[in-house]
Amino acid sequence: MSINPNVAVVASLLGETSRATMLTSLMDGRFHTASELAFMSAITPQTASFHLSKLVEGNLINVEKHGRHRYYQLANKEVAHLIETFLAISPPPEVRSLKQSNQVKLLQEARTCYDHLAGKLGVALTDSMLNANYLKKEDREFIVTPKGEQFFTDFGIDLTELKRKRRSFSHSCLDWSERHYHLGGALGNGLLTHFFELNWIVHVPSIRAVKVTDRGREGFKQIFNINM
Amino acid sequence: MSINPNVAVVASLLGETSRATMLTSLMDGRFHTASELAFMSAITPQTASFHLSKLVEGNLINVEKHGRHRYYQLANKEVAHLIETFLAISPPPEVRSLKQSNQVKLLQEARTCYDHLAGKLGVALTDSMLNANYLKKEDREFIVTPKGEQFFTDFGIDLTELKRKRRSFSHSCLDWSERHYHLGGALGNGLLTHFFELNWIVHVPSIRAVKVTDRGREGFKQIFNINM
DNA sequence: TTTATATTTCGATTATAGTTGAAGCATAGG
DNA sequence: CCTATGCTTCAACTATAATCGAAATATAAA
Repeated sequence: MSINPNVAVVASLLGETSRATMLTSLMDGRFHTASELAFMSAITPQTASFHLSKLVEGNLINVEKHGRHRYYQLANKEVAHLIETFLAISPPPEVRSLKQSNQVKLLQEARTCYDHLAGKLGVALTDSMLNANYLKKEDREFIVTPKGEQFFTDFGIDLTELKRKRRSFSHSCLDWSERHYHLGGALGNGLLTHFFELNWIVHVPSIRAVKVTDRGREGFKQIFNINM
Repeated sequence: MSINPNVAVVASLLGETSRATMLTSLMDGRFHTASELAFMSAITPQTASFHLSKLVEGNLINVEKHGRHRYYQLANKEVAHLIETFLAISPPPEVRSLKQSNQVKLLQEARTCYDHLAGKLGVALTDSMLNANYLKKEDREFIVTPKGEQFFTDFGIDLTELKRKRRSFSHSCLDWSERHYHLGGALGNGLLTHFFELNWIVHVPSIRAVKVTDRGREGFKQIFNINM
């Protein structure tokens, strides 16, 4: 009887306020964690988890597991196009609160993520190394190019030593404040350790944040072309 | 909290199997009656009426009331585009039954609709008069052109007489088998009467169907360029 | 006028989906 | 090791929406 019940399957995923809010939140193309999406749609983490698994099952979003976080993003351009079409046909959206825009401005400058650099600095560093062709991104790993091997050796990092360790060598890690990949793993840890050795960065007491020293400011500028 | 609840409002209308089936059925761009749409989605007329009023309220479809029928169609191209986008992203449809395609073939050739011609003949006649510039469609009415006034007079129809009647002169009427407008009102009735007078058509006993005579076959060909 | 048909409205039932508290698992960080 | 956190699973509750029988309304046909 029913000619095309499949349309309803996909549409019903969008036809629920919490899920629709999650999906429109993901329209910025960036990654968001489960708890963030829960907060955005004003539901408990349990409910969010329930909805998110449905969206994943329906191939509308993807998950990436990084540590104890789950990062979600729209599955593909088709989904984004679908939501765009909806926004075009829907009544105009409500006015957003000023508080919300202020919250967005809360960004961490530089901090450690587990045992490597994160925040603006961590992402800028990774981007810099990608631009300079020291690294190449492949799936969820960063590959060290021949040019990169030369660079890291010159910079004072023993790659053969790092590769011998049992942990992952150079996996990509998602940054919760910047929403971009940055370098993790043994190589990321090697860099972080070396920055401390060079006194480019110092710990900020009691929290995970790090502070760039004057010497670091100069070094990041010269070696990595990063202006702090 | 909720950034765009409106998306969910529209999507939830599509996110129900019966409604989705109705909307995809309307994707042919033609008109369908409430009971047809009920049959297509395998629900009772009561339930269909419930869903259809929701779709109308949500501005996804339009209604036109003709007699005791309600004819529904998609509201605009945006809605059609939305459903198309859904079809593109949805899993492939199921295999359809042969019975269904046979049902589609049940079409009425010629019959009276109230007191004017309907069916394939009625629509062909109207199209012919539109092509010949005897009529011009405007909203839900047909306007008789100067060329048309001449034609009808020559054909033996007294327009001034018809215009004097209290009923609508030349409204458009939706054809349930052809799904196109055809000529109704006093003018449509005048033509029907004249066809009977000319012995172009005769009644088929007990049902509303009419039969085209040999003389009629010749007349429709010569005057209206219609091949039966 | 009466009968038949198309559609809607009302009322009640049923099914299902969203929701949350409680508990459990995995990981980070000390 | 322990504690905190992010997230999921389980179980139960609740609200809501789809459904249909019965009755009402409107129009066509006889």
